[in-house]
Parts: sequence; C-alpha cells; structure tokens
Amino acid sequence: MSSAQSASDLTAHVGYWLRYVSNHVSQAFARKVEAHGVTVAEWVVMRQLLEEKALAPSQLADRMGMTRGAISKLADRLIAKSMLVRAADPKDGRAQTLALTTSGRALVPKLAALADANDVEFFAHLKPKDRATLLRILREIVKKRGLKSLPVD
Amino acid sequence: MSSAQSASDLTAHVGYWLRYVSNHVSQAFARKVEAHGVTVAEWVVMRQLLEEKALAPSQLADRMGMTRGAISKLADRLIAKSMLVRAADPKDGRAQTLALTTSGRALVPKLAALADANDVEFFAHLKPKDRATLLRILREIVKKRGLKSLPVD
DNA sequence: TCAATATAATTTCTTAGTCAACTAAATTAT
DNA sequence: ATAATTTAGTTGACTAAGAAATTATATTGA
Repeated sequence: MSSAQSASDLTAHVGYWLRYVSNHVSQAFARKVEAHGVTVAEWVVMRQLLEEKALAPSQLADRMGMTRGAISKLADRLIAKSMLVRAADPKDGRAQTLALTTSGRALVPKLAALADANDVEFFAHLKPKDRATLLRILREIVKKRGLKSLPVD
Repeated sequence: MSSAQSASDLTAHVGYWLRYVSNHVSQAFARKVEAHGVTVAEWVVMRQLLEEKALAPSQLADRMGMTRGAISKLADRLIAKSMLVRAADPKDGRAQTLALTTSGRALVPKLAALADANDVEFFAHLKPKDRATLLRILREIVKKRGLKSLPVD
C-alpha cells in the first residue's frame, strides 16, 4: 500500500513525447539560426515575406499565432537589423506593410538551408515509411482538430 | 521562370508539423492548468515532487532542462502559492530541498486529470495502431539522438 | 592548515512574449 | 454630416525564461 496519490505516469502521454522531441528540435534549430543573428520567430517572418513580397503585420500575426504587439516589436528588431522595411499603405492610412530588404532576401536561403539540415539531423534516420506515417498522423491531427495558425513559440 | 529565391517549402519539414501540433497541445494544456493558478512548468515540478518526496533545485533543473536560476524563481512562485516548501539540507550548508505542501500534494491529482484529458482531446481519436506507431517513433528519436532532459518550454 | 578551487543556489540584467490601454484612421448608422 | 463604432498598429506594464555575476559553503592540495 503506497502512500503516493494517484497521478498517472507523465510519460504515458503522447503529448509528453511530442513536446520532448519538438522542443529539442526547435532548440537545436534556434542555436543554428542564432549564429546568423536571428531568432526562430524572426526567421518564420522572413520566410513568409520571401513568398508574399509584402504583408501587413496583422496578417503575419494571424498566420503565426502571435499577437499584433509581438509582431510589432519583432518587426522593430528586424528593421534594426536591416532585414525588413516598414511602409505605409497608400490605400489605408492605418495600415502598414512589411517587406524584406535586399540583405533580408539574401539571408533567407541561408536560413532555409539550416532548416533543411536541422530536419535531416533529427528525422533522416527514420525509415521512409515511418517518416511518412509520422507526417500523415501529424497532419491528420491538425485537420481533425481544426488547428489554425502556427504558434511559433 | 519565377523570381523567388530558392528556399524549400517550410511545410515539407517534419519539424514544422511536430512543432505545430506540439505547441497547440501545450497551449491547450496551459489554458487548462491556468484555471488552477499554475503554469505548465510549475505543474511539472509538482509532478516530480509527488514521486520523489523532495529534490534539490539542481536536480529539478537537470531533469527539466531549465537553468538553476529559473528553478529558483519558479520555486519562489510555488512557495508564494503555498504549494511548496524550501528547507535547508542538514548535510550540506549550500544545499536546499524542495517538497510539496499538503495543499500542493492535494492539487497534483487534479492537474494530472487535466493532463489526461488533454491527451485524450488531441490523441484519442487516432487509430490505436497509429497512436502506438507515433509513440514508438517519438521514443525512437529520443533514443537514437540521445536526447536528454525535458525542455519544458 | 589554509589557500585555491569547485559546487549550490540566488540575484541581476536582458530578451521575447502576452494582455490591456491607447492613438489614429476608416466605416457605419442616425 | 457627423457621432459612434470598428479596425490597424503601437506602447507600457508584466511574466517567465536564460546568461552571467555573486554569495556561501565544501573540497582539494601544497
């Protein structure tokens, strides 16, 4: 008869292992991009802007699951690093638009290579079938649970 | 001929989907425990102490992948909430030991129930075989890559 | 023995986020 | 036409973390 209260084993939870692996993967990637002077969240913004040319802060906030305040400050930092420019929207006096600078655009492929390398580092050793299954299950959860927006951190 | 620089699709990365799902799961859990006035990291500390009776801050830091400074402050908060007590180690004048109070011990099973519910919410709909495969793959990555300590957030 | 070093914990400073209050511009409704 | 409301973005107060400096105690070695 143990005196321990009931509290099921933490490691029985799928969420535990998911967070465990995910956090290690993210931290490893953070260390890689840090060498180029940007954070993971900053990288995601830059990556979005490579595809979209220019976006409103509010659109970035929605896509990334961050608040507008956070994007506002994140943009300030990237502007200070000469990676981004802020411009007034001529159509709407309230709106701003964010776009990559030339040096910002030049950095994205370098960071993308680090993202590729990080994924290889953690997942390339998986058997192709397992890797496909993992992706399928994760996408399935997103779809079934109707998850929206990428919470970057 | 597109003018876009090369930067492979973000969503091709396993790490992307892993973080996407993991962050949603963690945030959902954070909202649940918040109602009881504790954070996820605080919950993990309390959960550890239910099993171990008492631990040194340094041991908690190692297990959780947090710095000693972070544990020091986290313990302060839990002590302020009357969930934990700090005691001097009689053997070593430098050392401290952290243990649950009676109310702390009483709260753990309630939080454990929320952790169970959260896992059900996100993963119960999976086919049993998929669920088992997911767990196996995640544990395999931890083992193969020699990942240590839980980075809580 | 007692000086040098190592270890445990805390504190200070900085960073990056949230939330809520705020400012300015656009839209809606009277 | 203009008052009320909504929307876009920024700012300030606060939170929780990490890194480095600091304090106190233990251990090692000359």
